Amino acid sequence: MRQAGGGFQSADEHFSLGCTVISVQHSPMTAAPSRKPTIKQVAEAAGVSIKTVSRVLNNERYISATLRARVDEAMHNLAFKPSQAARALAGRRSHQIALICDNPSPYYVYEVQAGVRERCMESHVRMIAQPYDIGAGRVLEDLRDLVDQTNPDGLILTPPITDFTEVLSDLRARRLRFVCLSPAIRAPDCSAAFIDNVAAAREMVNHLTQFGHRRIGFIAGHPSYATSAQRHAGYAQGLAQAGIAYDPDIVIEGQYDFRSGVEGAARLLALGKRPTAIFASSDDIAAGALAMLHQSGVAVPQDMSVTGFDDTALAEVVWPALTTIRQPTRAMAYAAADLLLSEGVGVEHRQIEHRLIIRASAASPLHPIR
Amino acid sequence: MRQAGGGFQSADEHFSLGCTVISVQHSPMTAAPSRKPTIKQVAEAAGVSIKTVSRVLNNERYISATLRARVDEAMHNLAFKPSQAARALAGRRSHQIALICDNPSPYYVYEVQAGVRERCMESHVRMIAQPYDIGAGRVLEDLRDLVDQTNPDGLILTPPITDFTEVLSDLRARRLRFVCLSPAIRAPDCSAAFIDNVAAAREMVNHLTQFGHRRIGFIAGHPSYATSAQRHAGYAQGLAQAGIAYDPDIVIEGQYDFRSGVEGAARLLALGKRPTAIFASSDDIAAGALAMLHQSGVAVPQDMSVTGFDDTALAEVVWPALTTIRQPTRAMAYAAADLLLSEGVGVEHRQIEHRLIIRASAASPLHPIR
DNA sequence: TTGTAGGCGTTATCAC
DNA sequence: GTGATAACGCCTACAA
Repeated sequence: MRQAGGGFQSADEHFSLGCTVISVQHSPMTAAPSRKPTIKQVAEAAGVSIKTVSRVLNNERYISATLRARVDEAMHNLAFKPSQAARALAGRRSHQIALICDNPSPYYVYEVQAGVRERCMESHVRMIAQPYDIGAGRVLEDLRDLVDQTNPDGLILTPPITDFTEVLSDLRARRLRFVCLSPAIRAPDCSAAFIDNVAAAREMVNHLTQFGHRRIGFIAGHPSYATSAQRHAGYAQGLAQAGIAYDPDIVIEGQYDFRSGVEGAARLLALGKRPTAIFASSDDIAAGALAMLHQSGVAVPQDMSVTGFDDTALAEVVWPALTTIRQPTRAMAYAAADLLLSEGVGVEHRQIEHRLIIRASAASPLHPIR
Repeated sequence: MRQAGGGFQSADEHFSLGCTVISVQHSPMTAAPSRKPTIKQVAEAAGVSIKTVSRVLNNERYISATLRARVDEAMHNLAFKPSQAARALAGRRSHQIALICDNPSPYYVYEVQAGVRERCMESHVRMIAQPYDIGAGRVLEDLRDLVDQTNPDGLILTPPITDFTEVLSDLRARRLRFVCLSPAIRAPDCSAAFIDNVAAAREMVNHLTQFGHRRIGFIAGHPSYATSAQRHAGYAQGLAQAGIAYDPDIVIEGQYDFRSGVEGAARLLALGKRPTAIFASSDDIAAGALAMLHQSGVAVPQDMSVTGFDDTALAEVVWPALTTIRQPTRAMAYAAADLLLSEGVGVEHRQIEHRLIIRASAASPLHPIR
């Protein structure tokens, strides 16, 4: 067993007051196999063949109601649970899907996981969540291992993996179903759930300019995320529509995390000619920017307005002062899962209506300029 | 396919400006089986028996170095990946462990998942993350399904599931290995990783009283979490040691989330006789409290000090003004995973040294009172 | 509508 | 040290 807490002990700038331990107890298991009921036993209990039980398990047609009832009862009585391993080995399906997730925002990951898992539960499919640190590299390798070893029935990809062409073509070569969440490009042969980020960002800037803002700072997400570039483009379009020149000095490259907001806002505040509003390209960033403004004694929104995308309902909950575009990640996760799980083949380019809303709480609306 | 975005369209207090759609494309898969290499093929390629390949795969003893090398090479050439399903079905192990996680803080969930996953990768074990909404009920049922269907080699539990006695005894009855992260009670027959929360909280209060604080507000976590009660107890002890009376008016019951911090701080501010410091029982709470203070124009730490537990390194990153107890969830996750994955049997009550640190950044130390 | 035989890819058991 | 052979629990294909 290795030392825990590596990297946590160097605290140069801190002073240590307390000292205690993580203590772990270990109770060895006295091995003893526990037998679980099998299909065979269910079949015997119900007085039918194994295949018949398999039929009701898989909800196949051509079974008399009486037999089905008998089998159901037997399954219930024995508390029978089919073995995933055996089903996966023998059958064509594994009843598992994989969720491949890399994102600097825990809130985002959480929302996606929760949404996908919910749908999976309903479909009696198991979700294998695979949180990634893209930084560690070898995504392709890991993904191949995952696929080869667990044989998922399908995958859901989130940015930026949605845009790794080698990954996509690899998946396609293996004839695997997969759905992309907010991909950069809409490949015609790739299922996806997404919104028009460019338009959304443009609308937000329009909203700001209508309130008189003409100097609007922008804090972008990480360049490897397509949505960041899209929101950036929308920002530029919005400015253009209002006849405002694009000023690179007030456009800051961030990373879709809280810290980016803090640092971005600090840089904007340090400028000689401060913007009157900050448009953050995610709610984490917006939250960070707000924190920095507060710390610097800048009143929001009187001195400076902050707006952003509310990807994870974070802003909605905790930052009432924030005017946001509600881009519900949860709903996107539902859509992606439904798409993957739906058996309807040939559902080409279905559209799910969804209102993208710019909101400002009545308690603290945008502050008009001048 | 169902409507996405349910619940996102009612926005009474908001005004809608933009409107767009989530659009989904669907590309049906032209089914085609892809054959992956099996042990048999590896055996033929290496000119050995199937069993021999299995031996090197499982790292068994009693193999000549030459054969092992031959097999390794063959496996590499064929890019062989063993089938999880087959291994699980035939063998005694499934090479999977389950992480059962319910927590209101996405940051916490993320830390635990990342930590456990890291260790699992190293041990070539797959982590099945099972995020839970405790609210949904039927935990026991779900857990049983999970165990019966996936046959994990072990489980890691996080609060509050660590304290559901029915779950624990069920797991024990099934002869399953499991490790508890921060359990309420140290059952002697249960592996666990934890710290002394009472002592830590006491230290923090001592720290505050040494700076002259005598009226210290406390915002607790959700009552179903044992750590909350422990930190609460430590708070009380710390007061007692300084000869300060415990005042229930400034102790607020929260839920271990950001919102609790916001609301808790608001209530403390509304008091006629405000506390000079707030001790939050988690970093999410502390962050929320800080946000509220900032919004209310209260200067931190000049007007009011805020301290808390830094469970997730959230405070460390984003709230430099915060004095915290560093209780690294990541390290605890490592410890739990190591414990579960270690094959050493009979490692009774091993202790991992770990310094629990109270820190205050030099930039903004606690503000002395008077 | 129901049942029978065979096999999925690996590990366990027991000989050699 | 190494190799045959029988499981593991379920699904597919085909026959009845």
